[in-house]
Amino acid sequence: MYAIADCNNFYASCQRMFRPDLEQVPIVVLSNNDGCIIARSNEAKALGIPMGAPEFEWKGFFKKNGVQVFSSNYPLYGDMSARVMTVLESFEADIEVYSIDEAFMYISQVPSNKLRNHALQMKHRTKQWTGIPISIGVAPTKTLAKLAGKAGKKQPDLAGVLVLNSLKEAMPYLKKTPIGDVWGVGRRWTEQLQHNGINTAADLALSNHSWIRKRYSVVLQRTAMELAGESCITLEDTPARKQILVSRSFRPKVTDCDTLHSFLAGYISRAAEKLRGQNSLTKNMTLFISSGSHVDHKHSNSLSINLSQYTADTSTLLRAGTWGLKRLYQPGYTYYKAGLMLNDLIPEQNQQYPMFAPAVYDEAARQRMQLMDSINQRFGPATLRSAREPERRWQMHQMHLSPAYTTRWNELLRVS
DNA sequence: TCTGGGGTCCTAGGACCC
DNA sequence: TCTGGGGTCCTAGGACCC
Repeated sequence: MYAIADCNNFYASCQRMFRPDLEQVPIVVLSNNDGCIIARSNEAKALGIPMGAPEFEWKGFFKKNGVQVFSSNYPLYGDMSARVMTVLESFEADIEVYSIDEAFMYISQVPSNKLRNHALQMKHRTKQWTGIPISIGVAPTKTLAKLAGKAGKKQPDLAGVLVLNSLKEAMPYLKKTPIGDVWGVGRRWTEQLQHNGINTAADLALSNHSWIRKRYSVVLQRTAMELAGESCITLEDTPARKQILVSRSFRPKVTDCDTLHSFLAGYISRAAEKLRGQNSLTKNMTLFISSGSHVDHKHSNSLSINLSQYTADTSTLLRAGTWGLKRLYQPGYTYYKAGLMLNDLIPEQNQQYPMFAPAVYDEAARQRMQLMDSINQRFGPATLRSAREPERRWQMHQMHLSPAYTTRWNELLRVS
């Protein structure tokens, strides 16, 4: 059986965890630069605040209704997430950390009549040890488990835990679930499926699966089969990323090349750290810069740079970035966003050294990077950095930032 | 009059997820 | 004035190979 554990309103719960006075108070968390709403507590949802809405449109509403607003605080969320995962791991199931606030588990040792108890225990322990409330769905497939998790949240008497042992048990819930709420069915397919008379999860489960494949794709066919109880999507051990992306939009916008260059240098350094963090090397970097606003995209330009050898060396990547930006940058535009992607990643141990040229990423470079990473890990990001990089990698517009209670000594919770 | 058959790799774009 | 930042998988089509 598969289980999914899902933290309730995760970002909002993390904030509330250290502010018990906010129990019962509506909370929203904003995206980077305080742009839009990316998380809401139940109370905020009840007030009708939508996901993704721009902050400036709701400012007045927040004030009027006593909504507590927070800027996103990723050091805090990342650390709380790690704690939750550690608790779940203590139950010794195979686990796949699916996102910052969700984990799939494969449970084989627990008899079906004890599953509910088992899940309740997980929920209880997680709450007690971390302070984060979670919901759990259990079912024979991942897609059904997701559906169970969602359904369990909605029905108060279930206490956030729903076990669906068989398709028969699942059927009433499938009938109640609109097709668009199914894991793997997005906006596009929802429209098309409804057009074809498939309105609920049950409709998709009972549809002709080979027709689904022909008309849509093998991906949706798998979803249909999973809903019908046939497991097609297995637990994955978190493999190394195949692509690393770092991008930010800036406020205020940027026009001069120097500023853009220094921002980009910060992003490249961060990407290189991520690369080394998963012990990979890259051979291709794609840079992009965008100007204009959300309403009129005037100009967005990207450039893919092939490096001569695989590397994880920050300075090599920075040099390529400088070269690339010179080609991308056009004066006279106002840029609002920039970023880069590292592609063509291989595991470090697969590195092949060139026969005739000196190796770019050699032992000395590796040691340099290791030293830099360990210093920055200990003393904070960008303590040791290239001269091109700004002191702070991204100056974000954060009007409502809370302390990083669990990861910075000087921001620990004070009890007086 | 008639012009093969089988494959790989790469890229762009579309769908999805959190 | 102001709208986030990551990721994955699949498919189709073109270039190229023998």
